Amino acid sequence: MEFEEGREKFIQAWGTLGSSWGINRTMAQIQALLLISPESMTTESIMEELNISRGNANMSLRALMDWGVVFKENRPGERKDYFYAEKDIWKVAVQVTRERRRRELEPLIRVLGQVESVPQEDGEEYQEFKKVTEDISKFADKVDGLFDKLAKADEHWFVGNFLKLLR
Amino acid sequence: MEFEEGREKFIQAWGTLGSSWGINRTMAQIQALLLISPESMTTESIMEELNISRGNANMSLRALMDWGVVFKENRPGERKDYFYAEKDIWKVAVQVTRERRRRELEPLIRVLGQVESVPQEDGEEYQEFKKVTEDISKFADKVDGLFDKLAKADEHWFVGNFLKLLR
DNA sequence: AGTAATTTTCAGAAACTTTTGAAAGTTTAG
DNA sequence: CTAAACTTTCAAAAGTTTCTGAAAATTACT
Repeated sequence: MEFEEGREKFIQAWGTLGSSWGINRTMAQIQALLLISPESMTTESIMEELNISRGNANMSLRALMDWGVVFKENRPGERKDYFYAEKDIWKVAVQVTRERRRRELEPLIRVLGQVESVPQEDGEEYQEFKKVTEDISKFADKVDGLFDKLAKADEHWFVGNFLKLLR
Repeated sequence: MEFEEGREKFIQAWGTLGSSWGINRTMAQIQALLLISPESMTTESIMEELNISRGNANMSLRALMDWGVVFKENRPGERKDYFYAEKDIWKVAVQVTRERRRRELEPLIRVLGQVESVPQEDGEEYQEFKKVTEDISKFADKVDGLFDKLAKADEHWFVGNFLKLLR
């Protein structure tokens, strides 16, 4: 496989992964492009490289910055914005996980909290509802706590000790 | 909050969570409904409860069975199929994670493997590409291995010891 | 075999998401 | 202040996913 081909395959594959992770295809492709670019890039060059419109490039870049995985750089004496990606893949994973928790897990935990106030009632229907929502509540809290700890642990600890401990 | 209201809120919230987890809204709602139902349910009653078409119900139930989180039960002397959900939330999480790995992580790992064969070249572009794809490859393999171990660990071990170890 | 109950399929409709590109807005330098 | 450089917005178009409902297929009973 040639370099150019590999490059494109990687951008493509990352784009596909992204769309199943709450980051849409263009966003993920821009991220992939910035990940493998040794220099930060302008909106123009990103548009050109990926054949996307100015509007799309702008919107996706802002969303990526919002996710905290891409940053803007200002070069003194230059008007253009330059963009670069977080390249420490552990940090990217932590950041994406953090955002997903905020966007997805938290709303569920909120609803489960509200649901606790359902007054006691007789009947199997109620019993089962109570049991399942409580189980999920406990589990969600645990996962939530785990995210916190993981975000604080550093990669070395994670990949080294954790895997050993699980053996 | 009334029982009925809580019930609906829960189904709603689970549906929303589902759509960000690769399980679409209807699928997740059906799963929620089955989770809190003390008895297994027929296609008919699911359709009625959620106001969805027969086609949708049938398709979503099959997809849920495909994910391994909902099962079919055959009652002797009855023609209808009855459906019930896996209620152990730890098992559900393991199962969903396993499927997502298969559908999402594996294709990326495959591409990264192919990309390794890109012949060496001079230039920063190549260096950066190599470095990043190798980093991601290593990370993906580790996450992949972690999934395996997690699937084998049981919930008690997980919530008890693991959280303690992370302190 | 015939019939009724039930499940599956699938083409088109509806809903939702993403992308475009042109226009409006903002910033900076002279 | 003006103009050029650059960024942002937004309405409409394109693309994608999900859902419907009726027809076809399957099953199982008499």
